[in-house]
This record gives sequence, structure tokens and C-alpha cells, in this order.
Amino acid sequence: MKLIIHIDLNAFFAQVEINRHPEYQKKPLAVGGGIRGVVATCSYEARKFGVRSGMNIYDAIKLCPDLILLPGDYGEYRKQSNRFFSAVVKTIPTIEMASIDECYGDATDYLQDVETDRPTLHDRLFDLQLSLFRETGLKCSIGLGHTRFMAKMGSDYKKPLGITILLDPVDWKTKIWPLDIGKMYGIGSKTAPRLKELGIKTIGDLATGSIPGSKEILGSEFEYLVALANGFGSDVVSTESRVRKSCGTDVTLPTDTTDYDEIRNRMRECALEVAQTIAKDGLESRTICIKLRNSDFKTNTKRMTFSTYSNSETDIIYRALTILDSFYRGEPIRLLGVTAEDLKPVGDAAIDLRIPINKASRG
DNA sequence: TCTGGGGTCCTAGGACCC
DNA sequence: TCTGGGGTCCTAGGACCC
Repeated sequence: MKLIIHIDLNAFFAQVEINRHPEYQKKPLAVGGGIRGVVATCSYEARKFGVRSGMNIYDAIKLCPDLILLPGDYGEYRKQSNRFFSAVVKTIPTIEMASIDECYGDATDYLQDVETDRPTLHDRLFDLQLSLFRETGLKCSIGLGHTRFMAKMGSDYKKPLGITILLDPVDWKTKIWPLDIGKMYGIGSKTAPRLKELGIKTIGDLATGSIPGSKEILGSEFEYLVALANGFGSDVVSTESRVRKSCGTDVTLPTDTTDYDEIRNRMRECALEVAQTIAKDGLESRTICIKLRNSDFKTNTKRMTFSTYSNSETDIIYRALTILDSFYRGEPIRLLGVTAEDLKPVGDAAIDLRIPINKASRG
């Protein structure tokens, strides 16, 4: 069986900021904000006050009045991430980035000789963690399992600087099964409460696979999730960089507005940014989706598929505004955005399956 | 001053074709 | 006149993750 590792940088954005500004060491710090923003990441000192990612800034400051709030420097985070994971690759060549601050790796070659010797296995992972810190100044948590899921649950189990090995049933039965069902990767804030109502309070409860009603809630995911909790699942680590399927940008306005000129202008800015981004990446798009969120926080989307692919600024802006004009009904708008979908590399033949060849050739 | 911004994947239903 | 099933494309929205 393969040995899959998951490496997760702890409070990554906050770590980078503290490394750049040593005076913030041991201080409650959060990255995020903006006029109506939320916390993207916060330091462990901030977490002691109850501050969490996703929390709005207003609540975060209520909990922690001395919170240091930084706007975030995503270019720098990208650079530091590349530096860190390049260091990982020197030891574990097969890695798959899962996001800016985490990766999966196939560590079979690196660890196989010590797999059955638990103390030595642990030592080797500790050495890896330490050498990554010495080389990059960044702290990570490490999870190890036979599947991606167990590796991921492992790196999440103890932070910061955790090392959690979930190779044997006894490992996950004692560490993972007692966890709240909401901690399971793939079960979010909507599904967890519904499962709890049925009596599925922990991952172990789901693992039995026998609680009536759970199949109805989880639908086609049911068998898959039960299998994951029992140590089955994918162990494939793909080094291929993933092709982007969509590219979008949205913006929360400083205050809700019904001013159509402002809404149009903001939409134009978003469309321009999207056009420039996909053009820079050598992509073009055929479907444009616009998003409007009103003051009740209800989000509506409307998309249109066009007959040609384009990444030209004029086209993308025109398309987005055309949809907006046919869609906007005068409600106060809190957030708006544009997403380009149906992306393909410029120059690749566009195969239009909607026109059967026999008909098209009939002319 | 309550609730960002970047994504992915899935589902369900309608239109349309054979 | 009534009525079917398979398949694709498209759309809107939900859920989830970082």
C-alpha cells in the first residue's frame, strides 16, 4: 500500500507576516479585512481570543480589541509557498498542490523502509518537518495515511507542528472516529447539522454506515464517505498541474447601492480584470456568468453561452454588461462579480458539438 | 461596520434531437 | 393523436474548501 503524506502550512499568511515583521511575534494578528471584510487567517495568539477564519472583522475586533489587522500580500504568499513546496519536492518528488498552503505527496519511497517501525517513522517525519522549517522558516503539520483522506485528516488533527500517523485501523478509530462529524473533510456547515439530527454526531457514527436516513441526506456521496471513514479511498497523487475551469472576480461594494451607473462601472472593472487574467494565461472563454448579491445576502447568478470564444476586453465587458442589462431589476446590490467559464487555450480548435457534422456539411 | 474572494463539483430541470 | 427513452447542452443554485 502507498504511503500518502499531507503537508499543511500552519496559519500560513500569519506566519509569513510574522517572519517579515518580527515585532508581531506572539501578538494576536489577522490577515484580511477591508471595509466589510472577514478574517482570512489569524495567528494562534488571536485564536486564543476566539478569532477564526471567515469571521467578520467587526466580530473579531469585539473579541480581541488589540488585534493587529493586515491587508494581505498575496504576491508574497505565493512566493513563500513556492519556496516551501520546492523544498518539499527535494525530499518527496511526487507532490500535488491542493491549495496555496497544502499539498499531498506520495511518500512511499521515502518512508517504506521504516513503515512498520512506528518510532522511527515518526522520527523521520519530525526530521522532515524540522529541516523544512530550517530551510524556509515556515512551520507545517504533517499527516500520513494510506489514502489522501487519512493524510488530510492527519495534518488537520494537530496544529501547529503536528505529526499524525493514521496507517492502521486502530489509529483512525482512536483519533478520527471520535471527532465531530463537521470535522470530516467533505462535510460542511449545511450537512453536519442534518446528520447530527439523525444521531450521527461523530465520524465514527458515520463510519458504521448503518444509521437510518443518512443515505437520504448524503445521496450518492454516502457510500464514498463511509468508505473514507473506514480507511478506503483514493491514494493517487497527481503531479499534473490542473487546468483552470473558470476565472472570476467579484467585489463587495463599500455600501449597498441601486445606482445603476455605479453597478455598471463596477461590473465593467470586474470584466476587464477577468479578460486580462485569462488573456495573460493564454485562455479564452465562451460563457460569461455574472453574480449579484443583494442586501439580504441572497445571491443570484445569470450566465450566457456565446457562439465564439474570446478573451478580448471589449468582448468580455460587452457580454457581462449585456447580461447585467437583461437581469438587473433595481434591487440594492451588495456584491457583484463576473466569471469566465468554458475556458480553453487560445488556438485550440473549438469543437462545437451542437452542430452535428452531417447537418453542417449539408450547408 | 455582521457575513471576502478565489475556486471546484454536483444536481435538477428544461430544450432539443433522434 | 398520443407518448417513450436516451443523450447532450445549457442554466441556476447549492455545498464545500482554503
